[in-house]
Amino acid sequence: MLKEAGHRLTPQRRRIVEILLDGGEPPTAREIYDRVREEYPNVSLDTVYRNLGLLTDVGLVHQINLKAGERARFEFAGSRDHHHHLICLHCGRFTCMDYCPLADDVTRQAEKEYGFEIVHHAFELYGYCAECRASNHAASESD
Amino acid sequence: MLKEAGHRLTPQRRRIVEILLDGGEPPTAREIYDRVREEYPNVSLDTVYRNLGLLTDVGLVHQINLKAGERARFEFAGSRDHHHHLICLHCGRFTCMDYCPLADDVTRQAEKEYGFEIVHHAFELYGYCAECRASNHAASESD
DNA sequence: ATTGGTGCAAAACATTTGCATATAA
DNA sequence: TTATATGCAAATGTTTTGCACCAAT
Repeated sequence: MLKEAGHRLTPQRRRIVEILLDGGEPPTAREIYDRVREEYPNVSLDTVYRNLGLLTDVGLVHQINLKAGERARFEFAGSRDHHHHLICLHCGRFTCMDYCPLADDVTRQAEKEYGFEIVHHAFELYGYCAECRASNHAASESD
Repeated sequence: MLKEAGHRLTPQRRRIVEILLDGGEPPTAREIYDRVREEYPNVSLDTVYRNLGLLTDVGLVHQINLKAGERARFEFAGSRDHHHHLICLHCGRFTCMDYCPLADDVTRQAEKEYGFEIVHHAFELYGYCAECRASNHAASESD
């Protein structure tokens, strides 16, 4: 698929894709960099960024943007239907969630009421996951 | 209200609040800085950041985070009920939107299905505003 | 052999922090 | 007076870019 778009499959690039396919929480560029470096000690961080950009452009990867200042996270796009995330404020873990709030009537209303044509959207829920709540890290805690 | 929390009302701080009360699109820290500088040429950017942080902590201001790498925007919180934004991909303008997708049943489902306690959420719609569509900057355009 | 990719270094940016001074209360 | 704010400067951290070399096709 990359080749069709005129791109090459370098070892570093392959490794980045593998890491993204790994599941788990969507990693940051730096986390990916650290893991790639285990196998290719000479990779540079900018290579990781360039590849993430490329993969995102091609549509293989989704970039997840949380608070400004925090780093972007990257998720493999091919393997899963459209979804959103629950993000734990204590442990930072991501949970995928199938619910999508963008129902047809919302789209229609945005169109009718604001003349706005929706292209895409962002939706994340922040709170405390089951594990952290069990360990007493609930919202009511001072932590 | 600031004073109650043990804070002072300096001219710079007052000006920042005035700018935020101005309405219009939520400005970035730099935009606020530029406007404050018209009146107080010696303000420093970090003073703006510190005040925005303070105002956010006190709850007077909301920080809006779009894509990572893009700068944060700040909106006065006091004057308006909970709401979200439509963001134009062409002109970048923000439109406030009263619709909130976080219905009780979503909250309940997150709790029941994922054991997740929701604290807050992010929701933004991206697309093309009425004006830009009228000027032929719709989603179908190459632009 | 081409042309895209890599690594290095350095640049851009946004945001934060340390510190001495100034000022609102 | 005195604790809080400010301004300056410098640090941090993420992401981007220029460039010469390298390697996948």
